[in-house]
Amino acid sequence: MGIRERKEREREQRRGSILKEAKNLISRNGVEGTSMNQLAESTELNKATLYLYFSNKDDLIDAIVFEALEQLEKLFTLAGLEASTGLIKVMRIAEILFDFYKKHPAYFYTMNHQERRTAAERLETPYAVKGNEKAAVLFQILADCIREGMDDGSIRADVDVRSFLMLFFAHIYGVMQTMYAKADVYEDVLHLDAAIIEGSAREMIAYYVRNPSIGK
Amino acid sequence: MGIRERKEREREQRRGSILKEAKNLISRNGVEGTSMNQLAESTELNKATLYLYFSNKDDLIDAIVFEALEQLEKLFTLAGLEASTGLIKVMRIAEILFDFYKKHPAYFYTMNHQERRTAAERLETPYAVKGNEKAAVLFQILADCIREGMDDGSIRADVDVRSFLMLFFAHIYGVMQTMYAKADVYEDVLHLDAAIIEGSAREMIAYYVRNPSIGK
Amino acid sequence: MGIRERKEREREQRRGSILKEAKNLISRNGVEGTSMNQLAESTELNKATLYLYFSNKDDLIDAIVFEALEQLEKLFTLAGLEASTGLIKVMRIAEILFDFYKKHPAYFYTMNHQERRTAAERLETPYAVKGNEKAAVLFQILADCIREGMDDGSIRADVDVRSFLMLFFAHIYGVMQTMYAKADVYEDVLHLDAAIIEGSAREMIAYYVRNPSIGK
Amino acid sequence: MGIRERKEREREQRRGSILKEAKNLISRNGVEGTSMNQLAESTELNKATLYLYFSNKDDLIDAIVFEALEQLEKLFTLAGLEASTGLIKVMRIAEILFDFYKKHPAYFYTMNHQERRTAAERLETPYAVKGNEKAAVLFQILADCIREGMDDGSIRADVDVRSFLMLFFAHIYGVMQTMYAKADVYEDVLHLDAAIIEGSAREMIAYYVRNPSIGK
DNA sequence: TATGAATGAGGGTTCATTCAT
DNA sequence: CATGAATGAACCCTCATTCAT
Repeated sequence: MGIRERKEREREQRRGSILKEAKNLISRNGVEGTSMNQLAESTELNKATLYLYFSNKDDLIDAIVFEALEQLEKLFTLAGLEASTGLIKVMRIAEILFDFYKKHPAYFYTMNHQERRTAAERLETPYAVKGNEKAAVLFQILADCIREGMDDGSIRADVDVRSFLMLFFAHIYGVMQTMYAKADVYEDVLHLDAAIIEGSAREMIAYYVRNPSIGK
Repeated sequence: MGIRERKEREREQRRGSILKEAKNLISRNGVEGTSMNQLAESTELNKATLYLYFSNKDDLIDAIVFEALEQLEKLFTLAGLEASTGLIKVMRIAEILFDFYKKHPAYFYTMNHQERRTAAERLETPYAVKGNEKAAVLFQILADCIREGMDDGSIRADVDVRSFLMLFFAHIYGVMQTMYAKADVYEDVLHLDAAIIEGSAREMIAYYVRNPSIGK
Repeated sequence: MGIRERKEREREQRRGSILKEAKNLISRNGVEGTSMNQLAESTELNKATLYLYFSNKDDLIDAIVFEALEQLEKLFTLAGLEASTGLIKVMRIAEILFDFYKKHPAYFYTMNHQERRTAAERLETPYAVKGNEKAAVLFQILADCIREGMDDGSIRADVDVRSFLMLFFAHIYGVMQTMYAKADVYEDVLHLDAAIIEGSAREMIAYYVRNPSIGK
Repeated sequence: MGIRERKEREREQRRGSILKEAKNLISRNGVEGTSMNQLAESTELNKATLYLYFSNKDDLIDAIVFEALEQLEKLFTLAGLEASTGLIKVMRIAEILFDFYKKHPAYFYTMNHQERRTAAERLETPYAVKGNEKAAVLFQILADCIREGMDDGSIRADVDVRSFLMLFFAHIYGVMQTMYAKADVYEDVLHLDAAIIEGSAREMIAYYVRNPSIGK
C-alpha cells in the first residue's frame, strides 16, 4: 500500500502545481481571462490532462476557492490568539482579510466569481459543498469574535450579528474590488494612496461595531 | 424640417429600445454573459444593425453606463432638496444608490464591468470621457454633502473626504454585489432578509461619518 | 433644355467628387481596403446615394480605371509630338507611365485589380467595354510608336510588336508594384534608391527594343 | 519512441494536407478570396482544427510562402550546375521562375500578397523572419550568377547588380501577373499565345544584361 | 495516467447591397 | 434625387470540452 500512497501523493502534487499555475494566470488575467488553453500551456500539460484532475473549469475554480477558504480558516483562527478583546479580534480579522486579498489576487478573483452558476448548480458539485462548509466555519469564527466583543464590552450589544457577517465580507470585498479595478480613479483623480483608503475602510468597520461608551 | 426631427426621434427610440433590451439581458446574464448575438435575437434586429447604433460592444456598455450616471446625477441632486442636514443628505444618497442598483441590475453590472479595459483605453472613447465627467459630478455632489455636514455639525470634522468618496461607493458596491451573488447564502444559511442587510449597510455608513457629540 | 443640361452637369460634378474621394481612399488603403462605407463617410453622402451613381463597387472601380485610361490616352498622344524617333517616343511613354503611376497610386491600384471577375463578367458591364476600347487605343498608340521606330531605324526590326505591347505594360506594372510593396526590401536590405530602380527599369526596355546597329 | 515519431509524422502530414488544400483554393480564388471557412470545408476539418496547425491566417500564408522559397532555393541552386556561363545561368533561373509560377499559382499569389502588412508586422512573426532569410539566399544566388557572368564576359560589366536583383523579380512578377489576370486581353484581343509572351519576357532580360561585344 | 487531435458552438465585427420613404 | 435604416452573409478567431489511443 506504500506504492498506492506514493501515487496518491504524486497526484496531489501534480494537482497542486496545476492549481498554482492557475492562480498565477488568474492573478494576472482574472478568471474569465484565463482559459484552459493557457493553463495547459503554462503547466506544460495536455489540455485533456487538466480534466483528469478537475472535471470542469468551474471545478478548478472551486478548488482554488476551497484552498483560499482553508488558508483563511487558519489565519482567522490564529487571529484570535494574541488579541485581547472581541473588537480587536474582529479588526485583526479584517486586517488579515485585506492582506490576504492583496497578497493573493487570484483568491480574490475566484472567490467572487460565482455569478454565473445558479445556486442549484453550485450546491450540486462536491467541491462547492465542502466550500460552503468551510465558509460556514469562517462565518462562525467571526461570529464568535463579535459575541465575545459583546461580552467583554468592546462591541456594542445591539449589533445584528448575522447581518454583520455578510456586511463584513461585503464591505471588504467592495473596497478590494475598487482598489483593484479603479486604481486609476483614486490615484489620478483623487490623489489618494491605497493604504489610506484601506485604513479608512477598516476604520469604518470599527466605527460600526465598537461600543461607544468604552471609547476607541 | 419636422420630418428630420421625427426621423431623429425615431432613431433615438430605436436606440433606446436596443439599450433597453441590452439592459434586460445584462440583468439576467451579466455583461460578459450577454452577446451581441443574443441581443440581435432579442431585439429581432440583424446583428449588423446593432452596429449602426453602437460602434462596439464596449460602446454599448458605455452608453448604458452613461445612462446610469445621468439618472444618478438627477437623483443625487434631488436628494439634497428636502434634507435638513449634511448627514441626512449623505444617507439619503446611500438609500438612493441602493434603490437604484436594486431596481436596475444592468446598471449595476455595467458600471462595475470596466475593470478589464485599461485606463488608457477607457479614456480614449468619447463616451467614456463623458462618463468620467459625469462620474466626477457625482463625486462632487457627495463631497458637497459631506462638507455641508461638517459645517452643520451633523458629520464629524475629521472625516477624510476624499477617502470617503471611494469608500462610500465601494461599500455599497460590495454589499450590492454580495446581495446579487450570494443571495442563497444569506437566505438559506443565515436566514436573513435582504432589507435587513441593506439597512445595516446603510447604518454602517452613518456610524462612520456622523458626529458622535450630536447623537444619532 | 437648359435646365436639363444643368442637372446633367450637376450630376457629373457629384459623380466626379465621389470618384475623387474614392481615389483618395484607394491611394491610401488600396482597393480591397476601401469600403463603400468609408467612401460614404468621406463624401458625406449616404451609402445608397453612391449606388445612384455607380451600380456597383466594381462599376466604381471601372469608372476610375476608365478615367485613368482617358488621361493616359492624352498623355500618350502628347508624348509623340516633340519626340524625334520611335525609340524616343516609346521611352517617353514609359516615362509617362511611371510618372503617372507614381503620381496616382489609386489609378495604379485600380487598373490592376480585376483579378476576381472572370473575363465574361468583365465584358458584360458597360463601363468595362468602354474601358477595353480605350485600352485598345493605348495599345495602338504604343504600337504605332514601335512601328515608327522600326521605320526610322531606331528600333530593331525583329521586335514582336504584339508581344511587346503586353510586355511593356507588364514590365512597368511589375516594377511599380515592387516599388509600392517592397520598398522596405530595396531600401533597407539593398540600400537602393527608387529612382535608380526606375531608371534601370526604363533602360531595360530600351535595351530590349533599340536597334543595336544604331547605337545607344 | 517510434510512436512519437509516427505521431510527429502524421501531424506533419495533416499539416501538409491543409497546406495543399489551401494552395488549391488560393490557386482558384486568390489569397483574399480564400477564407478559413472555405478551407475548413475543403479539408473537412473543423475551423478550430485549422488553428491547431496555424496560429493565424497570416501564419498559414507565411507557411506557404516559406514552402515556395524552399523549393525555389533548391531549383535556383540546381540551375547553375549544368550551365556554362553566368548569362545562361541567369536565363535558366528566369525560366525556372516562370515555370514555377505557372505551375504553382498559389505560390505566386501568396508571395505577392504581403503588401498589406507593414514591414514591422512582417518582421515580427517567426515564419516571416525565416522567409526573409530564405529570400536573401535567393537574391544571393542570382547575384552570384550575375557576377560570374561579368567575370566570364557573358554579362556586360556595367550592370548595376543590386538594381538588377529587384528588376529581375519585378519584371517576372509583372509578366506573370499580367498573364494570370489579363489572359483574355492577350488572347482575345491580341491573339497572342502565353508562351510567346513569356519567351519575349525572358528575352528582355537577356537583352538587358548580355554583353553585346560577345554577341547573342 | 497522459496525450494529441479534434470539435461544436459561439465570440465580435464588417462587408456590399437594397429597401421604403 | 437622396436618404436613413436595414440586412444576410461572411469574416477571423477562441472557448471549454471530449474523444481514441
